[in-house]
Amino acid sequence: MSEAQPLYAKVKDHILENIRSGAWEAGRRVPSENELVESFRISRMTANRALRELTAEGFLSRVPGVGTFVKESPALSSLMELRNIAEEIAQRGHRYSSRLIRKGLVDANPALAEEFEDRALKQLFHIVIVHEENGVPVQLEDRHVNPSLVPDFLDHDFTETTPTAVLLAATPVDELEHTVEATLPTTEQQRLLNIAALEPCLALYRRSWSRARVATVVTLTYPASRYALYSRHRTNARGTFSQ
Amino acid sequence: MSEAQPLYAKVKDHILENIRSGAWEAGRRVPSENELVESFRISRMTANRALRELTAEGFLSRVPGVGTFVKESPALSSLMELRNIAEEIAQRGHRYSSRLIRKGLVDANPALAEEFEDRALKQLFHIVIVHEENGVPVQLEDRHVNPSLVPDFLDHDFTETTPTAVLLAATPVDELEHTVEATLPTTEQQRLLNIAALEPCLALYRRSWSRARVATVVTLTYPASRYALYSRHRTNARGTFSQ
DNA sequence: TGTATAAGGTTGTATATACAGTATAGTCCG
DNA sequence: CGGACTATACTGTATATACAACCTTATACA
Repeated sequence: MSEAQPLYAKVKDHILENIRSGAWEAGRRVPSENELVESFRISRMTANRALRELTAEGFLSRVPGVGTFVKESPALSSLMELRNIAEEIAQRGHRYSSRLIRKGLVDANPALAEEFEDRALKQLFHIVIVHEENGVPVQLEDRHVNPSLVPDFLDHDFTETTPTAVLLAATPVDELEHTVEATLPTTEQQRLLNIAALEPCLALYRRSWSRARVATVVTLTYPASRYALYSRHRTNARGTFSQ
Repeated sequence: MSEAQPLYAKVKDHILENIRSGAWEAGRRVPSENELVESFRISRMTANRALRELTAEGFLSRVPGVGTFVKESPALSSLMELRNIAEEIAQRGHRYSSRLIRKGLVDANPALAEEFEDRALKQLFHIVIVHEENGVPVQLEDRHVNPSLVPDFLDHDFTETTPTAVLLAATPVDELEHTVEATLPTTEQQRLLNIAALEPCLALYRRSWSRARVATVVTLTYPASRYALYSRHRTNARGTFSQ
């Protein structure tokens, strides 16, 4: 468990742990740089880096001359939350089922290592699942999982619990990246989803981070005639222009 | 112009300047820390901070033992935020232009009145615009606007300021609804976007509310080969992403 | 020719030190 | 009592130094 980890990362983890567990509520003062120097036996620059990065990541706010504080958690834009498709379908009163197409360990190639931001990555879990609503395929899931973060991933039987549910239970999700594209299905996708060659599809590509490492990379393919992505949420009234 | 600015910020600005202007293309090598030390007459730690932060912000990628490089930035539109496509394109260092296809007042029909949640609605502003990146159409905007909320909407010349900019300046956005679908283009869309009949498109349908009333309804159509929808964000520190 | 080794450049981390700027609490003095 | 001053704590920035790990290239050797 005690992997070789930089000191500043250990400090960050310690603080994040307290924020996530709820021990430190929003607005609460966190240890000052000098207090961290004493308790962790590190130099002030190292403590400074930990607090500065957590501030840039939105977890803390700092006031010169006063201290560092836990920030109010920003309203999560709900557009593309992680939703469990099984629950989603059940919520509509329909019947959920799935077909497991592939499940195993694959060797990493340079492209995959790049996606996972880990050049040393050697092997990955890989699963392919077709999700069905009332027996009709509505989503093709092609997922790679980082074994170092979820070592027991393949132990699960994915016919009952979805991979999303397994992953959410195993690791916290710190960051999400989504890309949505329109595509025409490959012949394999046509076969698995049982659609025509000219049926456009939505391809939702998602990477999720946990503890600063990429936990899973997934491509979800939806036949346009059977699924659309939807969201509705309140905003904070200021349109985001600049970057 | 020579504001009091930290040294590391000056270095960051200098690098960003080169990236934004296009002088340094994606993949190009960026000066190493030691080279920055010499050219800026700073310490290596200061150069390190500038490069490290730009990497965290997604502009650079670093490889130990090799060097630092400008990261690829694909043509992506942020999905969940209201962003001005003109600025988005300018940010990528490309040239923005637009063609105004339609602009005027239209009578409301029952379907439109339903969308705007206002049975008494009689007339609406309607515009159609093609947005271009380096002269290539990348987005077809078909928008209706509620006159009671933005009465002077049609007074603007939309070749310079985009409708999004006008609307954001005129009214606060309290709530957003998004639906994303994959479609094949209609013949008119093929003509306006200059794409083939078999090129799939993303159709982003968006309603936005202001002061409990629907302010605008817009359908944005993107050719799949030229644009994808993108978002990346941190999740709530407490992990309340479940649905 | 092929392989092992060495050298040099690059990033990653950590420390000690220094000075500046800001906010707060307390003290002194008019 | 009130204002000015001071001490203190905290963050922000900058430097010099050190060592480790990694990668590429050149060199020496079998």
